[in-house]
Amino acid sequence: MAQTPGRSRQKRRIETEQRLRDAVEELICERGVEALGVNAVAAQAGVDKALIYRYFGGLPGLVEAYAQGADFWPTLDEILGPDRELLRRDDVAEIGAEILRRHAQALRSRPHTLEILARECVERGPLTIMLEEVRERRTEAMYAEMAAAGYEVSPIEASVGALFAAAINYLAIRSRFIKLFGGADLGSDDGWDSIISSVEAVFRALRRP
Amino acid sequence: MAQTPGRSRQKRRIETEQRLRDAVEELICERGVEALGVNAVAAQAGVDKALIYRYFGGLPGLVEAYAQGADFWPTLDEILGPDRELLRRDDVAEIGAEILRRHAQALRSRPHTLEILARECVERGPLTIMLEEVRERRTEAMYAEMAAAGYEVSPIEASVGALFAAAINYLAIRSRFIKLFGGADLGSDDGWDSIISSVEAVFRALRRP
DNA sequence: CAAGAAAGTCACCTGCAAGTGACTTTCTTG
DNA sequence: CAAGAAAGTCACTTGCAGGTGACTTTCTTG
Repeated sequence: MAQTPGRSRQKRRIETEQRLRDAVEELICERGVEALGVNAVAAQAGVDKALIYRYFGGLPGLVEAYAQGADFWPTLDEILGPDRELLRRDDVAEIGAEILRRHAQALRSRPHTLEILARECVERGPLTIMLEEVRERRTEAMYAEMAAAGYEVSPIEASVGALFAAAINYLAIRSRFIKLFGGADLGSDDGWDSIISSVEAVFRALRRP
Repeated sequence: MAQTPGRSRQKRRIETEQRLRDAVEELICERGVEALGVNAVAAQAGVDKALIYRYFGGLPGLVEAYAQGADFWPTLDEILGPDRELLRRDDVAEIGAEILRRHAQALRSRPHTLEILARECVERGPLTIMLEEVRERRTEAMYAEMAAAGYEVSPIEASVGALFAAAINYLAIRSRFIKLFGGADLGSDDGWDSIISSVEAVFRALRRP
């Protein structure tokens, strides 16, 4: 039996393509980006590798197709709340810290993003470029929202915030291999809370005249 | 002609081993850790790959031998000064910032360390383990020196310092692929100075009651 | 100086991932 | 319902990296 009949031809084609795209993410999460290969993806999808060439022109094409549809980066809703409740608080230090807390949380819940973020440290390929683009768009949108809400952020605060974001990216990446960092437990929510409370202390200190 | 005569047998053997070890670092700097392979290293050293197996038992052995001798991490002299001049200043915020500035500078001047630091984000192998160990030892020694010099660092300051160190590691790694980060030019000393001045501002703010 | 050991060379085997062309099966449509 | 096109399968080639055994050359030493 060469195939399972029952659905229309077009339906099956679409399903097969979808299974291949899904296999990409599964493989990234289970075995890392470096395991991505024509053979591995095809096996994961339970499909012949020749179809990768026929449908997507090759692995790069498939990866690109996957990247288009994946949710790599936290949305604004995820960071600011669907109704932007975060932007209605008065304590600016708290807002900054809370944004970073949610950012960390969002990263930790996306193994595939973490994997590609880590990959960014080591190479520049189609996947990492895609991640960069999405991130850039979201960051811009974020600044726009904050400006629209009337918050003024000093240059120092912006710079320090960016530094903390870099630190969080790094720690999230490293948390896959190490448990402790500077006394904080990177494997638990409590550990991350303690990191964020340091961040908040800094924002508070910067606001004092 | 099978070999160049002239030196004693033992000398030649030692030279060949040295050329292989050197080739490891050259390859890391020129083409990255992932280019490390028996064929590539042998070619880089201008030597037959069979010798890697004869002399080191294989690539892992050679890499280990290389790692033992490499200077992966800044020494205390490099960070605190040969005579510990840094520890004699009075402004604690300045000391903290200066330590981080020199740390960044030291990283940026060691392409092989940067390469392996990046690799740490993605895998845990013999090289990355070696880097971890060296770093751990140096960090401990550093704390010991500061304690001996009578500096008291609050938990918040320690935690924030660690966060900034994480940020610097990340930015140093990323500087190989991106030029700009949050308005700072990661390719120039000026860019790094502006980052460090933000760090110093934070340390200062934390010292204010 | 002769013999053996060590340095270095070379050809070859293995295994795996990428890629391709021709085959079979099944759906659609005139 | 017949014919062609599309879905899916399979066997094969290629290329490259790792690894090894046997060879040649040269140094050392009794």
